Amino acid sequence: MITIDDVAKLAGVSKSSVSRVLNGNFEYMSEGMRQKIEKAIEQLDYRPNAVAQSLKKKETKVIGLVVGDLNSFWSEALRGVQDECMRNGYGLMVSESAWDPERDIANLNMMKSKQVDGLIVSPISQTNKVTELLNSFNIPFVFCDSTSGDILADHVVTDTIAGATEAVEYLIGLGHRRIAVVVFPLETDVRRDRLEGYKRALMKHDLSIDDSLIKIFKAGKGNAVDTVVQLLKSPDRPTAIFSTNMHLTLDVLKAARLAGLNVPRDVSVVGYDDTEWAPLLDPPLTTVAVPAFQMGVKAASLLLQKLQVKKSKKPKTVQVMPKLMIRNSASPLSVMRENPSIN
Amino acid sequence: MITIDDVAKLAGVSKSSVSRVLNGNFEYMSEGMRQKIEKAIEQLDYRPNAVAQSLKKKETKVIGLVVGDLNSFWSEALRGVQDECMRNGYGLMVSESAWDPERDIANLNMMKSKQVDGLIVSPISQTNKVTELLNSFNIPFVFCDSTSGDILADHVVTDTIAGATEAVEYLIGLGHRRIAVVVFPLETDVRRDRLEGYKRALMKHDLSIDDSLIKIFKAGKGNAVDTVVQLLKSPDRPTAIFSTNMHLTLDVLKAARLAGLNVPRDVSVVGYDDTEWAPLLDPPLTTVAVPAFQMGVKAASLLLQKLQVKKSKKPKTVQVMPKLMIRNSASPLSVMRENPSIN
DNA sequence: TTGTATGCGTTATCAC
DNA sequence: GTGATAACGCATACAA
Repeated sequence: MITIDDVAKLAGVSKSSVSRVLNGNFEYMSEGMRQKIEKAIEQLDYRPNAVAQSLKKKETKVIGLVVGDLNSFWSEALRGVQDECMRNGYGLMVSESAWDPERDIANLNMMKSKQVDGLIVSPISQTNKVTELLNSFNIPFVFCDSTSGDILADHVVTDTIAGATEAVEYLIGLGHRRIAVVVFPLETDVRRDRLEGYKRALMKHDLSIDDSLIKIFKAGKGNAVDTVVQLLKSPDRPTAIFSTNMHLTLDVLKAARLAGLNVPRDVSVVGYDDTEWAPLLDPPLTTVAVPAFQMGVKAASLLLQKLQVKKSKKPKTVQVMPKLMIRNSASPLSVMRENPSIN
Repeated sequence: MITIDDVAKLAGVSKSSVSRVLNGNFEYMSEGMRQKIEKAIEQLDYRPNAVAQSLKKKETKVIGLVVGDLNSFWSEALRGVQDECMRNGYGLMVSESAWDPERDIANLNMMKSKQVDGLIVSPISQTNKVTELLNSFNIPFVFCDSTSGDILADHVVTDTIAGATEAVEYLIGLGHRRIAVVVFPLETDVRRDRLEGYKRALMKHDLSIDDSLIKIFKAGKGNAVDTVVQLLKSPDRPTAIFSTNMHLTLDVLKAARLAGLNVPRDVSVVGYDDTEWAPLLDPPLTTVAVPAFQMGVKAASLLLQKLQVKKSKKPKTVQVMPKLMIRNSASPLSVMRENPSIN
């Protein structure tokens, strides 16, 4: 390994001077010295040892990302985080806890030990044990996507209710009045919020909430298909369906086909969660996209901003809006055929 | 920040003793001392400063991952890498170069500067500039998925040709004789290999290669659809299609629908590249899955193994086999209807 | 069995 | 302007 001393020796100067050019302290330095040193650095292909720098400067220029699951959301958000980090000269350490709360804690501790300058966290346990630990670390952090316990911390989230509301209002705007919703069991905030958004949209437009149009499915293969087929074959069938999850949406599309209904001509469909395949499906799916990349960027930039001004003010919440991706799986009600062919 | 000195002071011992328990050197140590120290560590909630440890030990217990693009392959492979790292007490730094060769080099340099113990690299430029740089670093590295230049280095790749061959042989095994292949322009090894596998499978079974069944499409929206529809409407249409790319596969499925053909009853389809949606599509797609997670694990374990035995032997190639995921988008030829209804 | 002293590669505070 | 020199927090060779 080649060190700052080697450079100093080759250039015939002291290492303090070398350190100065390394850190861009050219204020009181002769041109000659600067050039000599830069040449030596070049010649030796010298790269400063960031570990030693970190030890001395008490900052690593690395931030940590601790997520419960590198799922499709995070694999995209990660790119945003990484992008923002690189743009600002920060490295990025990532760790996944695979839904194991123990590992979540362990990963957090590991990050602290590695002396990361800041942390982006998407905790899996909803207890505020994580928040406490994070606070004890005494390093800046932000939650992203998911939060933990009583969140008095900075966080970046989407407005799920608003997203769902917008989706359903879009359908209402197309003239639909009987709109069904399919959703997984209401075990998480996200699911509850998506249903809540559906209800709010209806209420906002003085439409009654018909429980027979709210279908809750357990996760599992295909059990949604049959139910949706039945729903679509009933005399007072919905003219549109808001599907709160991509898996369910695929079932809904399949059910429509089985019921002999064309999407969007006979029945409109709007889904939640965008994927790279949504636009490629047949029909291209209108969905509510969670801007994962953007959220990653926001989380990172919020964190880096905190690193600049060490004095933390009051918690800041960045609300990112989901975006309705209008493709053509939903169409105006008037286009609908009066008597759709039902097999 | 609380240091080893604080612990030593609280326990009333020297810091070397503390260091010993930190590193598990209990060989010559009294029970009492050990317990005293462990209590002090506990009390102070002391966490060793990994940066200082790294500087001293000349190892960071961190490996770096440098990829050109955190695409769907890598977002899955990343999990494998991360998993293996965590299991072995290593941290993971990731960086993406967004297909910019400059950034690729920059990221590599950054990793070197951060003193990572090893590197997993998926370079974007096919020149051996990357390899040279990597070698100059003098730290262990392995290529994964993609390689660079004259690869005399360890690498983990899939046997693309074998995967494609297996897919087509599967179709042949089902009785198909007229098998079409759709592929993007042959600009990359991967694409060429997938086509090559197709050809080899045919040759292996003494089937002639019919150029009219080899369709090369430029990337772009839907231009594949029309061509495939025509292909499927021709009198001597293929009874099966091997689609070498997921995007193309979606087009193929759509084309089949437009041609009034049922998959798999009227025409069989096998795709390349598995996604989490493939099994959910209608019909569930038979594909050749690249075991991304597994490749990540292999790459990491190969690297970590090299970190153990610093003496590197001759380059090692880990060939991971793609796996044919048999679902039901392909069916035996005998089941096919004699006169499929063609619109 | 435990403590002392040195140095890892760098930055920063002082002299000069 | 430039160069000694002392830290940063820790591990380890050596002394005790």
